[in-house]
Amino acid sequence: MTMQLAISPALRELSPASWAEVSEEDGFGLGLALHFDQDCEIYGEGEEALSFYKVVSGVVRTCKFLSDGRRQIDAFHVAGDVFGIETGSEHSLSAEAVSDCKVVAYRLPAVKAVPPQLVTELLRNLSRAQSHAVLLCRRSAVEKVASFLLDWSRQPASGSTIALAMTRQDIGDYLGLTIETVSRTLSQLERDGVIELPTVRQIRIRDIEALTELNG
Amino acid sequence: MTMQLAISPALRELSPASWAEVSEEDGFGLGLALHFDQDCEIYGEGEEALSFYKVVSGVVRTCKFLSDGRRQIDAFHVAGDVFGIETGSEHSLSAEAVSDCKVVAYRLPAVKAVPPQLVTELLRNLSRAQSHAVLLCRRSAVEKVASFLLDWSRQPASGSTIALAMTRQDIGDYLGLTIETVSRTLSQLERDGVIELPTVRQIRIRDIEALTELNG
DNA sequence: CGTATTCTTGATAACACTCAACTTTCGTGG
DNA sequence: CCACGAAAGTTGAGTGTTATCAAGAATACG
Repeated sequence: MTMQLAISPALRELSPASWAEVSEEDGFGLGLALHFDQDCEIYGEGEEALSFYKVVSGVVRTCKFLSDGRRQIDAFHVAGDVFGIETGSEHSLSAEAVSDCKVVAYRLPAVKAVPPQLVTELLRNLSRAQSHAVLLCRRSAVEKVASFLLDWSRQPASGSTIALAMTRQDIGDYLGLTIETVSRTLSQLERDGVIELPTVRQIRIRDIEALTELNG
Repeated sequence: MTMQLAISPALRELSPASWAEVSEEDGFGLGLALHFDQDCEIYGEGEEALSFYKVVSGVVRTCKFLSDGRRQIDAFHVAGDVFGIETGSEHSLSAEAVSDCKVVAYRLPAVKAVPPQLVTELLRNLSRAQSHAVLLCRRSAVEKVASFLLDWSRQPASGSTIALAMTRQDIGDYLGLTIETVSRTLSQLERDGVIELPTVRQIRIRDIEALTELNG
């Protein structure tokens, strides 16, 4: 079996990713299993879009960098999520590994031959982007943080304790807040008995109703 | 030729929309030409999604209503834009006529049979939603308004004068600002000589570079 | 164990929201 | 066509939330 897949620029150059062929079949054809270390770039904004990706394990962020250095995180992707499906021939976002993670890369099909499963994923991403826009319009920081926590609490295997893969900076860039405001808001929620912060990267939800209330 | 198309709830009931069959062929199959008066609902959030739509003339807004009464405008759609393609069986947004407008309704295809052209439109909407999220993350009001104006100045047939179809409230709900802030920001831009406001609904761009600068 | 990074907390200031009054525009009917 | 009332838009004053700047605490890592 020859290597038919397009290799992303990140892989062509000296890269922290290791790879191995796989013949996984979930409707997307042959996939290439990849591993990325924490904070590695999977692809960059403006790069030629040859592949799209599915997360196997870990967390991936897709984001944009503004001219003044600010970073806007578009979405966090977890196991099962598809990312990197783009409009034109270029990636309109960058993708980076929030934690060490495994992803599978698939050759981007011609628009004419988009499999139904991929259309479903496309619709899911559209829906998520719209929800994110609603989230960003929420004026208060507490509303944003509450919404973020509820989103992550729905993650399977989290129970009432959320294991955050990302930093406060990541959360801030996702919610359109500064790290200070994120930190302050979390502290305030803890003081109010809504959450507990056993460690920096663990959040235990104590009063999900209060959180839901804040979410609206 | 029998009427095969699903009729939206808005049409089944007493509605301000008039309709006529058409056999337009742009890859979406048979379409139903509709007219909506200003401020009429085309479909509501939560309604069964039977059709998707393409704008022929006028402007359509897709939006969500939050529990506290706030309204979040997801996007403005102009001639050629497709809207109403949804994830599940329900519309996740409402669609309303910003101005009197003509749209064509198409039967929503099964996910298995999404035509290539529709996939393209889907990707375009995804890209727009992501750009909108970036816009909302911009902290300052001037940046948001500048970005909004530049978007609309790209509309064909606008020249340097933008004919706004929407109210200040619409703009505010799109940018995540109050009407007062939108109004004040526009006034300030006029004082700075960046734009001119011949009438309330007309904006003439005098210094597009300054605007681009503000946009980043 | 020491250093670098990340996170928290505090003080201050800026920006946008709120409330309120006023002006302009629009639509309707006399 | 004008007059009126309603709706939309503008402007002002005051307040509140969040960003900014700065310092200190906790955590991670070699």
